[in-house]
Amino acid sequence: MTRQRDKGTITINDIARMSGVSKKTVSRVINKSPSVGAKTRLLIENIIKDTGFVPNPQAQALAFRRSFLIALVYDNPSPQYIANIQRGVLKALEGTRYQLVLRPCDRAEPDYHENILSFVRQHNPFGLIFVPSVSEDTALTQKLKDKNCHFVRLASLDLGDPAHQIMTADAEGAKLAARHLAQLGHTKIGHIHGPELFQSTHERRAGFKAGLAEFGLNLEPELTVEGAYTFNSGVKCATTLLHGKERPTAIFAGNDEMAVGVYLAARKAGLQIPEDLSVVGFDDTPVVSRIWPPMTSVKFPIRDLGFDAAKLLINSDKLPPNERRTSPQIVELNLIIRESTSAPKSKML
Amino acid sequence: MTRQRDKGTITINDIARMSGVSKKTVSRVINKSPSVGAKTRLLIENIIKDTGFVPNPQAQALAFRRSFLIALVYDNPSPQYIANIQRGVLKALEGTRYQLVLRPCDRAEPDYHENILSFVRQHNPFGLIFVPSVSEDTALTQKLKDKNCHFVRLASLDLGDPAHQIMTADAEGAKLAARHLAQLGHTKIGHIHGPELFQSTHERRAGFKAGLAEFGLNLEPELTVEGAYTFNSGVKCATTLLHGKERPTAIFAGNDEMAVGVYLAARKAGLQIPEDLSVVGFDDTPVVSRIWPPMTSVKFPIRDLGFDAAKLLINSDKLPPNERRTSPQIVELNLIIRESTSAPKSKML
DNA sequence: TTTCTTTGTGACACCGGTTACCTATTAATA
DNA sequence: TATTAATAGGTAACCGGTGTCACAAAGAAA
Repeated sequence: MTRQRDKGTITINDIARMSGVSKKTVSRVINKSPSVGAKTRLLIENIIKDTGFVPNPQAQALAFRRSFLIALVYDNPSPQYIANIQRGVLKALEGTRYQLVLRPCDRAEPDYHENILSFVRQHNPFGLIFVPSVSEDTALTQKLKDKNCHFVRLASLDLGDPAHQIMTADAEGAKLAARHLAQLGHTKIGHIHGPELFQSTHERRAGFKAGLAEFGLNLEPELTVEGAYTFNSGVKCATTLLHGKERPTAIFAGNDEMAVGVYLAARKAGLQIPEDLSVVGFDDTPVVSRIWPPMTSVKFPIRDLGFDAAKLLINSDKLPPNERRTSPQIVELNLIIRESTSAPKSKML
Repeated sequence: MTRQRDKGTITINDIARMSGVSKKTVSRVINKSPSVGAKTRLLIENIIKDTGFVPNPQAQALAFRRSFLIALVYDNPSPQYIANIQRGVLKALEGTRYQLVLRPCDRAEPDYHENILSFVRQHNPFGLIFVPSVSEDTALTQKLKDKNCHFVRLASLDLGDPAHQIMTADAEGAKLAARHLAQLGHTKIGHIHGPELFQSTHERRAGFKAGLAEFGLNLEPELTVEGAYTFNSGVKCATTLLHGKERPTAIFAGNDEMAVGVYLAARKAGLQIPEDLSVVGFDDTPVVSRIWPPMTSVKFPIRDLGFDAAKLLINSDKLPPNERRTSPQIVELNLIIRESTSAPKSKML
């Protein structure tokens, strides 16, 4: 590594010299500390503005023991999900000094806690954003709390930690899907859910079950299979369902990735969507309108969640602990009905 | 910002004390400088290993004037593309101390150069990876060279800067697509290319044209339209082509996103793929097998490119400038034939 | 043996900010 | 008016590493 001197860079000392004060006073102005005279503050502020001076983040990171990095920690297998959340976060970080760094992880690895903790120890990020399912690992976030580290979790149920959490009403969203299918007249309804590791799996399944129950329908165990939130698992699970002895007339998939897999399986089985099989996805990612027929899906505002999470993080320093949110922010979901759902053939006389 | 003392952290001073040398000597060992006695070096290395000491990146960043950040700079509108490249880069960075930060940008903004340069000035990233089309902005990279900043460009043609470049043979890839369609017997072939701003647009179009020429075919101007590398633009352009007076029997799209748009447009026009219309995409992103029929596409190893780019960057310090690559690394593309292409109806007697 | 290199190591300043602590005003209270 | 408290600002050490340079010890050449 070769050192490179950049004469053009302007430092806090330059500002101090130009305004005739000590660098400490400049530092006070930068950090909006009190005990700086009004005229002095104004003078310095103007000089800072004129020169375009920006404090060196590395130096601040060293002194503050906290860098300007915000890490997105994820183990979510859906690239669509990750891409969207990134966009939201980036939007919120625009114009700030914070940078988004990516931290994929794998809960199956034995030392994954240690990986994340050592990242935190070494890089002292300003904060972390946890996406399901890592976000649901309370053992992990507890370790972070001990380190007094900022973080926000995206979760599908209340983890009892409102100041650090954005909650999505997954169960309610799934309930909407159930009602929609029941109202269309379906009675044999299949469900492909995600891995048990994900809380969203339980929430969505429970909500779906509750929605069916409102219409006196059951979520039959033999029509319920576990996928991996991936396309391939969707194909596989749907194939299983479609070749079982009681073929469902509708399938609700735990996310869009798997729902797209259902499309493929239906095709291979010679079934038409929605005539022979209605399909409902979850997330409402862009793919829903790129396949045919456009898919009915529960809209999950992933991008907005990323935005909110980042904003929450950035502001977490501004409010003293006792003024922070004590009730969780809940994001409502809604169903977008497209052309992948219709009444079952038996009712289409 | 509240300071937080972390007693658990071990510093270079601790190592120095434990090994009975000055911290400068420890620093030498860390940085593999010569002129450290063999036994001293071994002693210190062992102590470092035993304690699990890792030098503080913020402090090093300050002293080195270079952080451990690698920025991915992109303006590419395809989320699939970005997601894949990220995965490759992250893979290469795994186990290193480098972190991936995201830097989306917009070439249409007047101060986008300044945005990137000010990011570089402030955060002193170790290096940058440029993805098309930003990668083709030679005015921008020239400014970076003046700052002695590491970077790698992904490009579809030789930008005359082999040490900083990974080149893809886009023209050759497009030629394969042309030959395939020509061999199937198509003569009226449409092309939806990307924005003129992207060099890949020109390369792919030129390669496609050359491939057709081998079979005595022309790329007719009225069957050539400009898209934006996005799904929606694909739908729009394909609709135009399919409703023109000379309807093509095959369409080659500049990327998969647009090719998927062609699928939708064909559907709306009541055309079957591949019977009424053959479609070839470019990139071979996962979406090609999620739609029906599975799409023929030119395989563009995006993920590998990301991996290679990151590796190249990481190693750029290890080789002295005069030993660096002088001929560009060229990545070959190949055509993956699936079910979206067949002979035109007229030849299917 | 003396002198010139080479090699190994430490002292100290520095990177660009910040905190802890101290001093000099000025305003408020007695 | 004397005393106290609050306010404005400065000094020095520090955050955790690195560059520069001086210097002693060891090996090579004279």
